[in-house]
This record gives sequence, structure tokens and C-alpha cells, in this order.
Amino acid sequence: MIDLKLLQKDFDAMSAKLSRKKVDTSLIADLKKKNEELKKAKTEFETLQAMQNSMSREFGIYKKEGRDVSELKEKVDANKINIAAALEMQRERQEELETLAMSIPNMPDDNVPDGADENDNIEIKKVLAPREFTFTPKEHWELAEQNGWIDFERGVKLATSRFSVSFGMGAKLERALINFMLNFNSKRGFEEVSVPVIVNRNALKGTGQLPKFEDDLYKIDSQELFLIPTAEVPVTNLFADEILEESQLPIKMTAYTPCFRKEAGAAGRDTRGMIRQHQFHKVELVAITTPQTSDKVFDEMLACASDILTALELPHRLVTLCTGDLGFSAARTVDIEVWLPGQNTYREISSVSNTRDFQARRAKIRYKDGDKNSMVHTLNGSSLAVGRTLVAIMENFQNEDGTITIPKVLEPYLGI
RNA sequence: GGAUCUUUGGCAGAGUUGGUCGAAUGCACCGGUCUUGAAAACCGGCGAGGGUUAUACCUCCCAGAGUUCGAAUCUCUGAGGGUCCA
Repeated sequence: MIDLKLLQKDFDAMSAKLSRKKVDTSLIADLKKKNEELKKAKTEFETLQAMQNSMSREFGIYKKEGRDVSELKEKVDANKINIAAALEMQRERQEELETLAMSIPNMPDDNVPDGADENDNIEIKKVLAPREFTFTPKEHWELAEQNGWIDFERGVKLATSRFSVSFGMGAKLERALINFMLNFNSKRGFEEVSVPVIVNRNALKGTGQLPKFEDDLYKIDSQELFLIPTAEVPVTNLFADEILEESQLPIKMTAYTPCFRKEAGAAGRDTRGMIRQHQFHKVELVAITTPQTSDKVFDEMLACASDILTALELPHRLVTLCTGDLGFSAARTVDIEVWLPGQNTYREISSVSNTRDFQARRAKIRYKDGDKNSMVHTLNGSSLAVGRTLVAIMENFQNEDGTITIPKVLEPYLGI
């Protein structure tokens, strides 16, 4: 959530930043107005409540002294009606404010480039040169089927479209990649955690998926529970509602989970193959830091993801997302795109974001900052999306006859 | 699924004949005295959110609803945890 105090203090700066993310200034103005109205309603209610409290205390004293309370009771009863009305007013205001505030995205960092969509993203650097092919490289679904690694039809039979099944070496490679990535991240100082893949509404509010993006989530009908769209949700919320010691920070974690996304609005995109599935494996990095160290940890996370690809000998590039392509919670994001020779293009395989204090404010993750409590910074990044890594391996390591060479670093994980 | 108990501040743990309890006490933590330094001892401070220049004041004792002038304390519902039964 954006900082309402800051909004009150420096409306212009804030609305200028948010307008870069295409948030209408009138919305921000409305938010400010609602905040002021809430304050007013609160003051009104609290004044009445204070009256009530002091009269009640008096009441106790009267009783003890055996004095007549009938007159006092009349006053108190009359006041009660006013309190009820004031409380109702306050509640309405609160709800209005919250609904609006929770649906406003984070402010982009100042150095995030302006832009409309992914075409305006800015490449930072390329790592490893794409291999020269002496034949026309195939796309991964062709290779996957030819090698018997992935069965798309049977996935559909079991569930619905955008589900697949991995067999044999395909399945083994997924497992190998997960282990390889987790170990790699551990060596970089990220503690491994294993978390629930079903979470409640509150957790999703904390990281920003709710209330705005409920359509993208798989919900368990009978309960207010959802399948996670990313491990970022449970891992970041691990410390929700807590006040951490500064000495604990930064907390750096890595987790493997399956992820579930409805992909609402993605109709027609990447319908073939396993680029865009409803269920996929992902190894995630999450960090909770002080504001002073979040940029440094961001670089560590980015390096970690990029180095995994380098270790796998996969050509990739780093791209700074422009304001138009930035996610709801992110203040800054760098994507890593892996080279797919079959598609002759770079495709996203990782996304590292700093949300600054946006999630921290929603999830109430704070730390002892001297003698006061301050919001932490939270960061998350994939390292990496497992299915897409497998796709990249297939396309980059394919041979002319359609067989696929296994990257050397994975051999120990495959019992080879 | 049934019965029963339980849910308090970072942790442990008082507080259940409703009233000045935001909450004893211990530990942890912070500051000070003492010490060459540390430990011990002693003194002081120490939950969170809102609000204020600062006070005042408001809210929070799992969540929600209720009874009452007044609830951590009583009632109901729900959630988490324990034990027993099936």
C-alpha cells in the first residue's frame, strides 16, 4: 500500500510518480480526500468515546459511594446513540478508503524508464552469445514430443488446457533443475524454506495479489483459500505482522513451490508448449531488508539468477522494465530473458523486483529502527522458472537429429 | 465427526465474584552506577497502531457478534492449539 501520510504531506510528488504508472491523478486526489474524511470521522467518534469512558468511570465511583446514578445514566444513554452513529460513519469512511488505497499500485523508482509496454524496456546487458546453428533449430514442443519428455495431450485429459505431463528424462530434468537451483541459492546465502502452497486471503492482500487480481487466482470454493501464484506470497508473508530486530536483517530465503495461475486475459498467447501453463514449478528468492540495503540485496538476487543461467550455459539478457510493464507491487523490476533459438527470441525466465515498503506496509512487516519501528523493504525474484528453463535447455542444447545434450552441471543431479 | 480444556505484551506467565488493567511478575532487551574490561549486583526504561509540537485522548488481551453505564474478565459464533472418545 502506498504511504497515506506521505500522500497527505506531499500530494504533488506522489501523484506525479503514480501518474507515470498510469494512475489517474483524480484517483489520488480522491484518496487524499477520503483520508481526510476518515480522519474527521475518527476524531468525532473518539471525542464521543472519551466522553463515554469518563462518564462510565464516574458511574463506578457513584456506585461505590452509594450516590444516585439515574441522571448520569440518562446522559450516558443519550450519548450512546451518538456514538453508534459516529462509529457507523467512521466505518464507512474506513472501508471506502481501504478499498481505494489497496487497489493503487506502488510508485516506480525515479530511475525507472518511462514507457508503455515491454517494447520500451531497456536492455542492460547480454550474457553469453547465442550459439550458431548449422541447421534450423526446432521449437521446444517439437523436441519435447520427439524425445518423449513432455506430453501435452495427457495433461489436458487430466485437467484442462495449459496442463502437461513430464515423462522420463523430462521429469528427471525438472527435479534436477529444482535441486540445482535450490543448492545454488543456498550457497549464495539464501536459506531454504518449504511453505504451504495454499494460502488465505490476508496473505494475498499482503503481497498485493488481492483485492485487485482475484481473477488470476485459483480459489478453493468451500473455503477462503487460494492456490499460490508464486512462492513470493507465502514466503514474504512469513513475517507478516511482526517486528524484526535490525540484526536479523537482511533475511534471505529461497523456496521451491509449484505455482498456479489462471492466466486470465492470456487467451491465445503461448498456447503451444509449456511457456504459459496453469501449473508450473518455480524456485523463488525472497528477501526482507532494511531500506538501506535493499538495493544491494537486489543486485545479489539478480546476480544469483543470472549466474544460474550462466552455469547452465544458457545465453540470456537483463532488461530493466519500463513504467508500463512494471507489476502492481514493484517499484523496480529487472527481468532476465533467456535466448530461445527455436523461437529466435529472448523470453522472460526470471523477474527480480524491489517492492520497497509497499508490501511491508500491507503485510505489516516492520523492524526496530533505533527506538522506532520502520517498514522493511521486501524483494522477490525467480531463480528460476523451472519449466521455462527446461524449454531453454531443449532449444539451446538440441542436436540436428533432435536429441538433446544435457548441461554438464546437471549431471550429478541426474545420477549420470 | 463427538466431548472437554485452552488462546493475554519478544518469550514465559498472573489476572475469571465485570469498574482507575494496556494489564502483576520473571526472562530477554536498552540506558546508567560499579569495574582496567566483562560478568554479577543495584537503579531506571521497555507492547502495538492512531493522534498531538508535546501532552491529552482513542483503539487493541485470537477473530466477529452480543449483554452492560462499564468486559481481558459474562454469553453466542468462528478460527488456532491441547487432551480424551470414536
